[in-house]
Amino acid sequence: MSDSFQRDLLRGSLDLMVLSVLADEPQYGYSIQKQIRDVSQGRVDLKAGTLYPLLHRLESDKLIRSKWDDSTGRRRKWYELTKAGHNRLRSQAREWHSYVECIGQLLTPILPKLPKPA
Amino acid sequence: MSDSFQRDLLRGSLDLMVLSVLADEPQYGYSIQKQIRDVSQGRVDLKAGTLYPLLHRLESDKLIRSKWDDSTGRRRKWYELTKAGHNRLRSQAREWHSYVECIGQLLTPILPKLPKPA
DNA sequence: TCCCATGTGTAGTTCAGCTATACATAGGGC
DNA sequence: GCCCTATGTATAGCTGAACTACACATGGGA
Repeated sequence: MSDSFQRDLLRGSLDLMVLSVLADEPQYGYSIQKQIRDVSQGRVDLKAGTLYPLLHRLESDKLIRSKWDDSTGRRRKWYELTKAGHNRLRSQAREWHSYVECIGQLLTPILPKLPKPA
Repeated sequence: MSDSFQRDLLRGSLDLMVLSVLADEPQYGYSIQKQIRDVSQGRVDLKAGTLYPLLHRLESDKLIRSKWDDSTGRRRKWYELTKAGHNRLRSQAREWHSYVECIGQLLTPILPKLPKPA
């Protein structure tokens, strides 16, 4: 997940990925990074310089809210979805599916010519 | 297809869309724009200021080649895929499907909660 | 002691899609 | 004749998000 094609793919869907990871329970930055890496089998490995500014942006947009936890040696900033964040997640998920279908329409004639992926 | 979410989605997949439109036969800029608009039911409406620089970039990367047609009153620049362009189309289509599956994994727990789209 | 994983953060670069603008032709309505 | 729209290509400059590179700190294993 390091070439420019996939970097640009991220650009459109990274907000959606992070919001979906936060859908069920609060998480902190590092755990979000790990979960996305695990779910994607290592194909999506967010850099810290990508993730933290993103979280700050989502928070300033009031889609997530944060709370520091200093109870352990490791300071962690926990994030959870706001009401607006849940709404955004739903709408972006719908748009994502709509868009994927769009591209699918264009690729359908190409597909039969594609050799089976390993 | 005008908000910032979809603008960023485009960024990752626009090359793929244009290459796929050119897969079967040569086309010129305006016809590419129309075909993408039609296939997407108007959801993806490329601006001229997006399409033409993109075509120039694809050509400078030698993924497509062009030929002017001045035989009619309307000057048209026809584009067709090069060998490298066909290869790029195949590889990007594979990456696209892989990436879509990735996001799908993350969204799967969300899906049952999504109200049916109209 | 050293190194790595953990944990958060910022400064500056890159680059693609955007807006705005420019130019030109064909054809229909007034 | 004139205007407006669709057609057709093109460039200059703006914006914004993911990137690289760096900074700082703790915990635990070798």
